[in-house]
Amino acid sequence: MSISSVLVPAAPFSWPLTLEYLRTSPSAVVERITDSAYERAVPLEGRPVLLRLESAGAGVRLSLHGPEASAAQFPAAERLARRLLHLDAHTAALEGDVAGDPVFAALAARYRGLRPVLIADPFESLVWAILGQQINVIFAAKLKRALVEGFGTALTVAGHTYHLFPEAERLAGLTHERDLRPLQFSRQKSEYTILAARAVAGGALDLAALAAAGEEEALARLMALKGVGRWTAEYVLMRGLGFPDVLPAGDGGLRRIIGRAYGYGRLATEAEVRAIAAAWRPWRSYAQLHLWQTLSALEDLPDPEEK
DNA sequence: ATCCAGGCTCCTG
DNA sequence: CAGGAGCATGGA
Repeated sequence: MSISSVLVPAAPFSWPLTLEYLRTSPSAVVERITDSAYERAVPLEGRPVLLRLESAGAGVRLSLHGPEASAAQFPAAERLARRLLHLDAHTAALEGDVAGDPVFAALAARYRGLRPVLIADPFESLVWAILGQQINVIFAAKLKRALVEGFGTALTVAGHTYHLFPEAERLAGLTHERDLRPLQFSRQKSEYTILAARAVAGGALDLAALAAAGEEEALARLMALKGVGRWTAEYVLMRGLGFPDVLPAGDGGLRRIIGRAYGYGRLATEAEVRAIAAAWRPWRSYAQLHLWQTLSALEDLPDPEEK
């Protein structure tokens, strides 16, 4: 069964830049990015279904596939797709708002129409942020893949297998020694992952409610979890919950990019990042994505003394 | 071997 | 309250 519709955002919006971001994003493990489409399996109205997004004129075509796909899932699918791609954001003012900062202004022009792309499941964003703490993101992606293949259910459509990210209830029952250590998790990452899963599964942490809360309250509730500091909480707000104006200022990669782009000749401090980011309001999440997008390009440049 | 990677907790002064 | 040691892992 297959149904579709076209979602049209207000300009500027760029589907090619969206795909380019996803293609290079280490977090995109359960997503399948083809030459023209974004695909991933998600549960909608209690049933697993394959969500496909692809270009359609100035907008995005949304379609659902799989043996259990039904019209009853479509309203939820549209809401999800709009949230995932920030399609309801009015970004026409972005370039004018950040014109005072030459670095972001240049990136905004170069990546016109790029919007933050969310991780579809807020719980997945929390686990991903924990996995990404203080380790090489390539290895973090390897851990995520092992988690998904080990504990997520799967959906097969047209001969291709799509894994769903594991439910919190599933991860809440895991142990380090039996389940996660064999997947190369450190004791620390196992503990933080399992505690987060228990908090979500047990209702102590209501991620859906956080999306409607204020920034400070959402950050505080996340940071109440052991293993979730400010970086992790800010990451979840930005990538999992879709807050448009939050960024993890303590992020090592961001500090490095800013240190270089703003001529410090060293890593910028977290305080320096926050001060510079003030000029990016109310688009700090957008700025963060733009800057991370340049990170792989910077890897190829000579690396002057910085530390 | 040595250092680093999209941090966090806990303990000092 | 700011600052830093210690922490676990795998990969380059």
